[in-house]
Amino acid sequence: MKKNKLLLVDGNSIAFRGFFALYQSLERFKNKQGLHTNALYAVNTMLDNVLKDVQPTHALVAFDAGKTTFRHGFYEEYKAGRAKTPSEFREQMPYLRDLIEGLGMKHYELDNFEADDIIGTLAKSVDPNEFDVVILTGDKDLTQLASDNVTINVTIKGVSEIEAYTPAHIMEKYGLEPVQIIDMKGLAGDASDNIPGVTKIGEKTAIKLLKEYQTVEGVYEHVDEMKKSKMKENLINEKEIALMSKRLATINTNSPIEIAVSDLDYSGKNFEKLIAFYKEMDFNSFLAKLDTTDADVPVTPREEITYEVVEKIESAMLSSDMVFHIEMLDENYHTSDIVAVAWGNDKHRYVTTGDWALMDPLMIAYLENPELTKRVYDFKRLYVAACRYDISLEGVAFDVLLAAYIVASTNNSEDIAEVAETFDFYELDRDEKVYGKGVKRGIPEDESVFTEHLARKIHAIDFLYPKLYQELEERQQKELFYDMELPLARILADMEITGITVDANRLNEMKGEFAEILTEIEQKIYAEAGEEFNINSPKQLGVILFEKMKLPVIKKTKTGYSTAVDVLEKLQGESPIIDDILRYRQIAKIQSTYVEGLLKVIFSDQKIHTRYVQTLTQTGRLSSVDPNLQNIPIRLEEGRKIRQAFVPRKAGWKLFSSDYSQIELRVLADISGDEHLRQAFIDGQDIHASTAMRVFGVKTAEEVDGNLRRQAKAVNFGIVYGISDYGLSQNLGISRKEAKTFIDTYFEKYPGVKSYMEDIVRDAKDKGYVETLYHRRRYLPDINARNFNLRSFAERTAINTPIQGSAADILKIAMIKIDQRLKAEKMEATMLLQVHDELVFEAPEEELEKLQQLVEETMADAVDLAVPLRADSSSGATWYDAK
DNA sequence: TTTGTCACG
DNA sequence: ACGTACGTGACAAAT
Repeated sequence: MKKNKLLLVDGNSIAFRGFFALYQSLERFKNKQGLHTNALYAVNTMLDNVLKDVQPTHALVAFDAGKTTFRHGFYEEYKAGRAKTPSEFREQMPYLRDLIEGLGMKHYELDNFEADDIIGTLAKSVDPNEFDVVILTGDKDLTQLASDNVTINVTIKGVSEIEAYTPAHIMEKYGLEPVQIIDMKGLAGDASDNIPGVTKIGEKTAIKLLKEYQTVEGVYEHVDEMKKSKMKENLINEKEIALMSKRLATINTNSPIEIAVSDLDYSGKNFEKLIAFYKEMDFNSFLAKLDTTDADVPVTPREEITYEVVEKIESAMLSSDMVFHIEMLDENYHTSDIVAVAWGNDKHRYVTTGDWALMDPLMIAYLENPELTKRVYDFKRLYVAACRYDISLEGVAFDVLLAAYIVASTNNSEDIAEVAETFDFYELDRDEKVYGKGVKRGIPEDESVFTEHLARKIHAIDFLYPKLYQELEERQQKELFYDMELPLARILADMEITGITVDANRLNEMKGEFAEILTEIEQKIYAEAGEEFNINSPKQLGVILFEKMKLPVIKKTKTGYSTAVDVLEKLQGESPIIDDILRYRQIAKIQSTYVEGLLKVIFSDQKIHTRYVQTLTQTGRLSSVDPNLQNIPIRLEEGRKIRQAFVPRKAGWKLFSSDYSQIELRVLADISGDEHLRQAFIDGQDIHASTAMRVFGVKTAEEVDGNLRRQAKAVNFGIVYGISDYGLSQNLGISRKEAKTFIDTYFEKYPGVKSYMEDIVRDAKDKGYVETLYHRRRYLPDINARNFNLRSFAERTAINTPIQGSAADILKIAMIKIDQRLKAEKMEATMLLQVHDELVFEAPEEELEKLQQLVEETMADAVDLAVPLRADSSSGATWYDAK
């Protein structure tokens, strides 16, 4: 028989969590009456996810009733000292019940008891053979209930991430049994509930004690045997406090509740109620997404849309200032079939199915006419598609996707409907809903569904344009859009279309060589292990190394033993198998990802056509997919050989590569204004050696040996990343204390850098975002988080993003200028690849000298900083030789 | 689909 | 005491 599933939710705690998760956007979440709705919104998301996930047969949301509970009876200060709940939160609480009822769940509260006690009592009341219990809560108090049939899901960050506490997980995380969580709180206390605990004992110490003595009582039975220490004294003095703290933390699993599990049947949402609630709260996105297929309720009415399915194009249909769109169902626009072409404005919309429109002379003339402006969604995609029909798409004046990326509206998806929803436009379905996904993806059987969807896309793009334009204007990002991203899109499209020629024979040669090496190492590893196993499986490898061979466990992952490089390197002396595994891993990676991977994506023109994703990264960098040509090996010689397969497209041509020297540190010198860093670049010094001299107090450059320079280099990297002593210590394999000394000295010697970091973090906390030199923004919602990790991460991001992002901006500007100059000079040389600080070209040998001068000069002069920019270049018969 | 690992700047 | 370097994408195995 299938087991029942009981879902129990701590209503107060998840509402509170939700409120703070969306606190940053508090003012964005308001309904028409001015009621704040962020907590309701968050709770809806959380409950919706958990309902979908758990598929409960029974469900209840429990609430705390009133201010006092039985716990106050023996400890008045329980939960005292809490900040007053914000009024923006309190005003939402009454509506929470409506939401819960709409979702079809029961709710319950009980005087004198907390939600925890209700949940605990119900969880213990069911027969473990009949029920699996899932608890959803915002704090860890309930984890003490974990058992074979009870799992506690604790929300960790945002609204979608949860951590599941099972007995096994608790054992792994704390080394304790679930019931010992209570003892841990008895000793360590819990600041959020004002449970005192024993002075100077925190979680770590408590766990240590409990591992030895199991319970608080056990600790006191043996307290006399302990060595004399401050801790022992505290334990003895505060025995009463410890015992009371334990009592406070203990969930009452025998509360006098008046309901039973049999009252909690869950049979899906109450659509009528839920729709009314969503409407009242203006939750249009939830309304639009509501899957009412299995419910007999009215769907939200859609506005009618007028359009014409066209069989023959007439010139009256094509005019300036229209929206234009080409529909392709596959992500990869180099190969995807074109299934429709549509265009129009707010008065007329035209849809054609198939690709015939792209062969129509009137249409071609329209598309190629730069005077007739078009607005589009994803210019690069359309440009490449049009190019496949030998059409040069001109006159594109606006790209909604690019604009949405720039205004950082968090949503810059491939799907127009998703972007539209962030601007409260719900008149368009998601592609996935219309076309399906995976193997079932295709044009809908009902042709009118298909054509209407396209007409609605035209409508959506038309609707989004003025909104985005206004946003760009308000944020002073029009230059970033019109002078950087939009012109760049076309250059990237040209690079993608051109492609880079790959010597498949060379790759096949390597494939044979690597295959032989792999078989050899494989046999050696099997011999050393004493059995055959899958070396590629971290799980199987972990068993061999740490169980069979009993090697010391350095690090664990959430699922088992870590076998990552840094772990294996620490084990190198222990057994010869380690070296073989490292080498096997290295070769296997090259073989599968680069040799076999690249062979798979060579087109019939002998070229690889990657796609640059222009609207993905949080910093403004590009990314490259299908395949990724921005991570071709270079650091180790064996992998580097892959680059021998990248060749020019014609005999007598060469590959040419030019890369910025230390662009991120130069950007840092500019924006921090640190005089020492700036002077070092102005003087043309070796920057890592220069850092070494200052930080390690070395007088002359001659005294900087390789090791000092290496350490200085790591410090410089760390600075750019938003340094931490731990990170630097890991990187250099030194102690945390030593790392801290390095950092302190660095800040002493480069005070301008130090104040930049302080200023930018303060600025971010103030404004909620940081900017690059060219006004690219990144929002940092966690910058004021109470959670240390979230906040620290946001602080490092605040430091790093202006540096990494400005460097990305600069290379984009350089690309645009180089493109212009290559055209002006009518050169044959062609830009092929961009790798963050490097550009790769192919060119006839005779052009190389001129190309070098042109590229280096343009890169150096791309922008004007307080320090000089420098580009170094080289050329050769293959990418490998252009080093 | 998620996780662990590893390639790049 | 917390638990980390910043930004990506692809592969194989496990789920």
